[in-house]
Amino acid sequence: MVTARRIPVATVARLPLYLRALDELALERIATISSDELAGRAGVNGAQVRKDLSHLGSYGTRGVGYDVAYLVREINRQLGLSENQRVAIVGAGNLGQALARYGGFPARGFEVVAAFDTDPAKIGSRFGSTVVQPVSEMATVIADEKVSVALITVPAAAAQSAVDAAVAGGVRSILNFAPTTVSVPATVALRHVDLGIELQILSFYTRRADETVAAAGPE
Amino acid sequence: MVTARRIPVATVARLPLYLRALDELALERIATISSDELAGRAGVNGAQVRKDLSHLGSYGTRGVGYDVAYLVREINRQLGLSENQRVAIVGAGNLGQALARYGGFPARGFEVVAAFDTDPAKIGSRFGSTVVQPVSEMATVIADEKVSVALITVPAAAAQSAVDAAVAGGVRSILNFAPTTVSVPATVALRHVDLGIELQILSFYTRRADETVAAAGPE
DNA sequence: CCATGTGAAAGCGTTCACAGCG
DNA sequence: CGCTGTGAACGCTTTCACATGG
Repeated sequence: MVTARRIPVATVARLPLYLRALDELALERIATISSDELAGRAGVNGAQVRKDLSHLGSYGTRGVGYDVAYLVREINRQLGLSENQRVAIVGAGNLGQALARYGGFPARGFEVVAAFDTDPAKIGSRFGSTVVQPVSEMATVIADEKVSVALITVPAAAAQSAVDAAVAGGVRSILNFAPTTVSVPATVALRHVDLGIELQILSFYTRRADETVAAAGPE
Repeated sequence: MVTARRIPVATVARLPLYLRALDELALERIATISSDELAGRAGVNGAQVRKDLSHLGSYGTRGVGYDVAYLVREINRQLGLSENQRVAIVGAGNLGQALARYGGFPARGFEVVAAFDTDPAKIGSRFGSTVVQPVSEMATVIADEKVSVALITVPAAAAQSAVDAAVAGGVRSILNFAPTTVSVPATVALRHVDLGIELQILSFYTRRADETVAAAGPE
């Protein structure tokens, strides 16, 4: 076993994928799974599954495979999903509303407990199980409500100040949907989701497929 | 200059980031930019910008920097964004509706021309500038409308069949929002966006920051 | 003199292949 | 015997450092 602490970033990014596959296996009442089968369900290579899991410890049984329930527990523990996390949505536009109604959050232990917007017309309106509050109150409410995750769904121009307010309130991690680069202190985890960027990347590969076919190219 | 064709995947994933920064520069009437400044705005390292751009050709001027307008054109060309792309949204739920109303698509040359759902209550209802059609018609409509991109926003259980129908209609690329792994032929480009997974990855780093005060972030 | 463009070095991540254990 | 766990090989990415050219 590798020294356990220090899990590579690439491995961390795949653990939720394994978790998803393992949850399905549990529903199918499958108690044990080999690395190759789990790999098939997660869409990766078998050796990769074994190496990734070896970073968590030696949880498999040679000649048999991995215990599904045990692995689910261990991955959940490593990802810090054992206790619920409190989420705030900043920006009550289309995307913010869709996220608030999204059913996948509670299932995974993420609870939306606050929402914010600058638009006076939106403030006070119902928003999932909470109510939209003014952005000016954000830092206070986030601190009071012990929010640990902020989802930023404001326009690009407002993103950095929204992030700053969330950080001031004591948020530990931020998922930024605004199409702009924002910065946070090193103590706060940050990730981006940008639909436009995903589509542009896809566009490149679509185009290359055209050329390859047309040219009957190399590779 | 490197022989131009064969741009590394990691570079392709950053080109849209540069494009975003360059568009802002153009709005600010800035005509020329150095690799270090562009890097600052895109949140990456200067050497990386230079190496990435060198894959497209020698578009900079030593001692001066890069011409903003020229670079915008070249990156757009490489990403295949020169002409508009026709998009279909499969699944008219919360997320599908939010995507249909999302303002960022037209600005980037992505036009939503069709939407599909299985729910009879939704079929026929307005959906952005189009109308929801039955999933059973999908392959035909996608072919007729010359749709090249499909956004999959159906529940996990329906994702693979939705993808198969989109592929049958002749779609060139797919952006999958359903929380499950799907497969496509090698000729179709595929990417995943999964909110739950993003939150779980963030959760890991949040937790690690708690344990060790100093934390190297993700991304 | 300044900033690009690029070899070379260093760092990561993936895949192979097999020893070793249940 | 089957499947894990892991060194070692390989390939990709990032970063460095500097020659090169406007």
